[in-house]
Amino acid sequence: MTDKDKQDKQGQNEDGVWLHCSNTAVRRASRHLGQLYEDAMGDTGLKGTQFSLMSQIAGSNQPTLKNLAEAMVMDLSALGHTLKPLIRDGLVELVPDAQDRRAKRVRLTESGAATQRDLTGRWQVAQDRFDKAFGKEKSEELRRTLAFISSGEFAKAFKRDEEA
Amino acid sequence: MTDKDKQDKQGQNEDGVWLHCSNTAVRRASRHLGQLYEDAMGDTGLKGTQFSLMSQIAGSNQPTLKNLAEAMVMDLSALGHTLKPLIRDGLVELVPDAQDRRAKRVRLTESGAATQRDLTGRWQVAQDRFDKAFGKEKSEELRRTLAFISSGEFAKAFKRDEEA
DNA sequence: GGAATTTACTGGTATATACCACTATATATG
DNA sequence: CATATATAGTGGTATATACCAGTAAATTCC
Repeated sequence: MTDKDKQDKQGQNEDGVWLHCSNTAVRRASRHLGQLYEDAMGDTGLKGTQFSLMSQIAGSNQPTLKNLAEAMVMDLSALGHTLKPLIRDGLVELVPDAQDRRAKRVRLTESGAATQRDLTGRWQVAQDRFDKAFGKEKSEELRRTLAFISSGEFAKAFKRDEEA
Repeated sequence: MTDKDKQDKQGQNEDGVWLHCSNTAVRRASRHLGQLYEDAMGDTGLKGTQFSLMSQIAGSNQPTLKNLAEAMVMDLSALGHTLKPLIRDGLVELVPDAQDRRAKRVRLTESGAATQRDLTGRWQVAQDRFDKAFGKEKSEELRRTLAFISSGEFAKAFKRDEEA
């Protein structure tokens, strides 16, 4: 019996889980990984999302909020809200751009950079566990797949519903 | 040049996006799909998540909150909070279990069931777009992959770090 | 059968995330 | 140059989601 055959007319598998929606599938996985990575990150007080964000900032060249939102595939205002606790805790700071007075650039404070480096070790443990549980090759392929789904190119293909 | 070669020492690709973390990759994709599906769902006032939840309820046999939380891979208390707007709007109701007085069973109201049926059409449009943009076969495989990552079996493998 | 433990849920608090309306600045256009 | 438009951020509100601490009901264990 194939996996497909395990699904009934309602689109549920033998455990009664609704499986047909790609969006739902990604969100479910996201909740699960959130929990698993969080566990591994432990007692640092920071969430996986915050570490992601800080790592993206660390590897970028003082991005504007707009730049950062695009890199994270995140709504600009959502990013603003998400940054607040990090700014409050002195890990991140916003500096007005010299040229464009509308823009603000995001950077880690010294403390933020140190924290990000520390957390990288913790994160690597979780990441290694993921790679071991899922297979290193398959992990890399999955990340490429997900990066494609996160891309503007995919959005364009998704929205191009003209041709049958 | 392979995709792998496009990444520098910081783990970022040519767009400056931090790509190494599987958790981050899933969350980015989840944000993107959230936006794309939401668009297609349009003006019904309901979110994709709410539709997922209602579809899971529709296909289950009056699950308890616990059952439902497990099916959604969601924290029980998070589920409780997420259900509140749906209950407030009369789409979902909770009925105490006859046998176990601790437990509450979740079901759609008539109005909720009707709404869920209506939304299924909207959802199918988004889903078809996804399948077209990504490939139907690959979509199904991706959903199976994500279901595995969402499973207890995966959690067990992830946590089993004893053996090298 | 009564105490200890486990299970199911609730409420509080905090972050994550989106959309909308608004402000300020920059750019384009006549 | 003055106005029209586009861009970058902010603040409000609503949902999404997690963890923790508490309550109440069921189960286990003397």
